[in-house]
Amino acid sequence: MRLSKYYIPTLKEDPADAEVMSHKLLMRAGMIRKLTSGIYTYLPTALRAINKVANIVREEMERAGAIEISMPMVQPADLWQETGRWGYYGRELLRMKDRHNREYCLGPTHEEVITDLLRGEIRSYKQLPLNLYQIQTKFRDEVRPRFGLMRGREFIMKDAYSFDADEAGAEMSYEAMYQAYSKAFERIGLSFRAVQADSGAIGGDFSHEFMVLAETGEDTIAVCEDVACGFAANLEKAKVASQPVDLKSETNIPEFSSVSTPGAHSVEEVCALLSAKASELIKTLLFSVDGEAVAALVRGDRELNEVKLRNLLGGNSIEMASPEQVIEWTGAPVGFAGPVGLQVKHIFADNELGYDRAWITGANTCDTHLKNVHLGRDVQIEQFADLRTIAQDDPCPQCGRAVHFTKGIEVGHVFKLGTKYSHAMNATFLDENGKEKTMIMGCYGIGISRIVAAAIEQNNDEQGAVFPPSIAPFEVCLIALGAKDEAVSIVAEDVYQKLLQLGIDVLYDDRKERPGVKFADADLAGWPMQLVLGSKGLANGIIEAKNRKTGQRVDLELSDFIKVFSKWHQDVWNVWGLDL
RNA sequence: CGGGGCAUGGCGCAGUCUGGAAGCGCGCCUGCUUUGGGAGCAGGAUGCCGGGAGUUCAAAUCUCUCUGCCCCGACCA
Repeated sequence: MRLSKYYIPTLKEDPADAEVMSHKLLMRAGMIRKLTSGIYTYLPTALRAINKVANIVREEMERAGAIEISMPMVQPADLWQETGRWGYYGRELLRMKDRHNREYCLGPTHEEVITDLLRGEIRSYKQLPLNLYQIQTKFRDEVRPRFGLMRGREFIMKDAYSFDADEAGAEMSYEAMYQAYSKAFERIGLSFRAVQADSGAIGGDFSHEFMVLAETGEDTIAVCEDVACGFAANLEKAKVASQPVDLKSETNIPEFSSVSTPGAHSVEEVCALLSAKASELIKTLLFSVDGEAVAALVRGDRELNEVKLRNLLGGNSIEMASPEQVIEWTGAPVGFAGPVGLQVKHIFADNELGYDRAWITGANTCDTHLKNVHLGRDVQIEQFADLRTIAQDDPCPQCGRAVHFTKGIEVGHVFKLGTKYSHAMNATFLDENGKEKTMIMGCYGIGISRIVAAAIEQNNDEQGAVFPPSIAPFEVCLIALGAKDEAVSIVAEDVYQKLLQLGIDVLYDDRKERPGVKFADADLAGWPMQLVLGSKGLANGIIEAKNRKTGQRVDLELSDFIKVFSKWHQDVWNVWGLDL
């Protein structure tokens, strides 16, 4: 491609509304433009990167036995009503009506459509297993779109759905997708981790997220320091190593008594006032579950994990109690709730809270706390459970060594659905005994457009983006310098043709621009390889090659260009840990 | 959905408090010079100051209202 005839509208300044690096660079490198909140046009170079990502994913899907289809974006409401998600999915689902006043939505995901398709087609176990996928634009009406392509409302996703006759088959399908995802992200050249993820009400450990490691990631993941152990989990999922609650120990704890704690709403304030450690306090957190009060107790220095609490309650939606509800339920403003004498539907306590200690808790009276509270004697705990969020340096739930935190961007999610949708939509088949059975499903998503943003988020410097060669819009940028030296453009043209013959994606910067402009644009766009031809080099029979990632420059002999270029090409991919 | 902020040539911004000629930088067009890290000089084009209503002799500026966008907290590829 000749840049003089191409379209890459670069910007010198950061756009005012871009916050994260990938958004700024995608805008500045002339890859995307915003139409409206969370909705972007992919300009030529973004589209090329997206297509490269899609092709790698497509190859790995096909290799794993998945088959590509394309389903409609517009989906009828009645399918969603059948699974109950028309109501459950909420405002994120963009709804609309046609001229006959029939209701539709724009597809945020396709479980309903695919299940509807196959329940009409699959009659026999002989037709299973089946794994169908598509790569398509999805629409989710996010409450707050942000960060450019990282969290758009419209985005490109690969979604696959597997259908199996039995559990063993479903697990194999899941495993095949897990492997295919790992392979795809490796081939793209991303530094990533597969982590255990929350699987909500369905339960089990059959859900993994694929996280691109980047400081600006929105998710936090807990990773075991022992690489051999390999434990990695989303923070909301990570189990805390179970510590048996000592339910027997009855130490000589005196009767509990009130202490005045005027104005001390927070753990820190109470600690300061009573000269206590946060770990000697119990935080009593109140939640509203279908309008009823539920209390969850965690140690003062810990964070409650709402996902764990929700799962304990069977996956119902829970809401933090409003200040008004706290007053209604405890008789005191926020900051003074405690379990003693508390009248609520459930009182749950984190495993870490034992019977062997005297605790400080709120007194359900304004400006008052209790000390010497004994959980067995003074409070009826309905259930002890793993309720808190794992902390930095906690023991790994798998091996006991320490866990560390890192940030990640979720780019893929594999999920074993079981019969959630097939049961609701009656997708059945006859097994070898002629018995009717429900298909077992899995679903597997990859954020194609998000990967492009994540790749930039993970690879950039002061000059701009640094694309992995696997997905760079162009692998090589050929820069011809010396407008007054005609020999340069003749040789540059020859090099350009040779690169095309090698099948390289090459962008030839043949613009009548000053060198500085060309260098700056090339660095900004992040082409993995730059070839610079000027009068000086030409006089010495060489073309200068720059590896964008390492900044390393080498001279390539023009007399043997194809050979020396091919070797350097290989080297650049090797630096990324990629195979050509 | 709650809290905060912004809206002025293509982009980034000043001007708004205190009403009185619509400005700056970058980009764009023309010409000359320049050409190994975002050039210099000269000339030029480009604005419903987000929309509507109001106050006033007079509104980018004050009031009301609508819309759009961004940022901070609960969901997801």
